[in-house]
Amino acid sequence: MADRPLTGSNDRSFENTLRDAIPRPQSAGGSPCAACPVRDLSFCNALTDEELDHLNRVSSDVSLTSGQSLFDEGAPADHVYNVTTGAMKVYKLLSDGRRQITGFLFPGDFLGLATRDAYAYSAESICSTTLCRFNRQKLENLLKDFPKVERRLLGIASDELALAQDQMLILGRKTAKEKIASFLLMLSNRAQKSGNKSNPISLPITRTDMADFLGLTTETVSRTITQLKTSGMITLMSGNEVRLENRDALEDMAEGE
Amino acid sequence: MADRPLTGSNDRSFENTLRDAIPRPQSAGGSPCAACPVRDLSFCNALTDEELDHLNRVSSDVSLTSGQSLFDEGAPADHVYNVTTGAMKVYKLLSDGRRQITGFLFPGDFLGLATRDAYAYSAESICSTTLCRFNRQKLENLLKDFPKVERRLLGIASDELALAQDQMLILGRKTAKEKIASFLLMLSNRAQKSGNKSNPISLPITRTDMADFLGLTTETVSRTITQLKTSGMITLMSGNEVRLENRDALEDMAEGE
DNA sequence: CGGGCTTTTGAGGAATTTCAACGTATGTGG
DNA sequence: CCACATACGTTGAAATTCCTCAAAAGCCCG
Repeated sequence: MADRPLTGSNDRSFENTLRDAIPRPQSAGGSPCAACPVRDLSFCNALTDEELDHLNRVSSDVSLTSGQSLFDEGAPADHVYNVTTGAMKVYKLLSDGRRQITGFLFPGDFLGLATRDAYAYSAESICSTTLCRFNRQKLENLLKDFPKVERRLLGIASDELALAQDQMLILGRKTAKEKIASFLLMLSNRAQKSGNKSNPISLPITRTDMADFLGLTTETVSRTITQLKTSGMITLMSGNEVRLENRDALEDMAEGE
Repeated sequence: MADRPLTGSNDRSFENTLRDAIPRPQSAGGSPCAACPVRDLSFCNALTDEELDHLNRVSSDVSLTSGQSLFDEGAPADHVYNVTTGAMKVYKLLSDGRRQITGFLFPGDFLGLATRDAYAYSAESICSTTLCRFNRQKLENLLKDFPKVERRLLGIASDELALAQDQMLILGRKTAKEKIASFLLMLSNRAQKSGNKSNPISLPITRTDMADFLGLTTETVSRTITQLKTSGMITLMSGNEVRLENRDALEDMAEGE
């Protein structure tokens, strides 16, 4: 914990300067959005190819190396983002450095929804990541013409809300073992939903980040994973992959049965 | 804990039969919605008096006594609601009866947002409560004509999401004392936002419900409140009221400072 | 006034954290 | 190519917070 900045959670005002932001070609024969790899996963899929071009005009690309900050809690919320490749974590800090990761974001996930003019959390990449960046103001103007995007965003927000409620159940009422089991299953389900293989799951997340997501310490996470491994529920493989050996049993464990 | 139903959390299918549902007079000279006490707090305030009449046509009133269930997790999500008076709790259950309350709802709060066709949580009144009930399907049809309501709902969902993230920080990373302090402040802020007095706050919530909201046991809640009382931070008054004696100190405590 | 419910208080125990040390991987520079 | 630095992961032992079990006290309402 001592290796984390002891910065207060609300007094910072950082948004990545985004020197890497790459403006998009303007309708140079077919919007780049039309060929976006995560188009079907993200809110953009509410639009037709033609309409998509309007979106393209207010967006640019951002590249982050692993561990780079995108913005900090409290900074003016000038942009929203869509993850295209890689993965992000979003988190909140207490003044003494305690951290709660409130979510991990994968390709297609939306980032930066906020009603206030400041971000309610910080966002940082957990591996090499690219995002699609929208100017909030311009996007909002666009939304007025495309209510179906707004509807899609409402659906996304509702889904996120449901996830958040699941997470509250995990944080408030589950044991360490149940938390880890729930987490592995969540990753597996999520991989499946975005069209990746759901069983040997890739785990590009450090023990520390898992701990901060599940309300545990790294030591407890490590011990618990060892336990799961020893009892034959999972197998740790090379390349940060985890094989779920008995999905049903893991599901029972996650629900405390 | 033994006094709670040991019902699984996903296999129930209850929505209050609502014999008490009172259909609204149909534009009998001025929509009842126009005179709604929580109109300014709820999503309805996106509409003009005239437009409000459309909303009135798809809504009815529901009355609940204290402790009555409105719907259970897993039931078909046929309605959404607005709290008009009283208060509700929403929660999720584990199969062994462990419970996580994910939120308390007060007048003006919106209830039932879901993308799936089943409720993701159960809802129950914590005191005598009335709600405004909308048929989901009819409301959604209406939304197509009133995108500004959809925008308002998106704003509401975003606010709820921010609250949920605060709650995750509380559940995952705060101590018992910090949790209680955060909770009291949250109630106070909320009361203020809906135009009630923010200092001697009314606490219509049992120790058990507080515990299930904060990821603690009733005993720990009781002990911690006693501690706060003894140290002069709060005073327990008659009628379930709590006076915050030193708001600043309480805020510091809530943030772990 | 008595019964049922919620709240408080106490004592002991358990899960998890803390502190500390060691092991493992990865990359850098000599 | 190897030594070294650095980050991450594992393991152990002690400490602590919070939970569990138990009982008494307070409160509300018929």
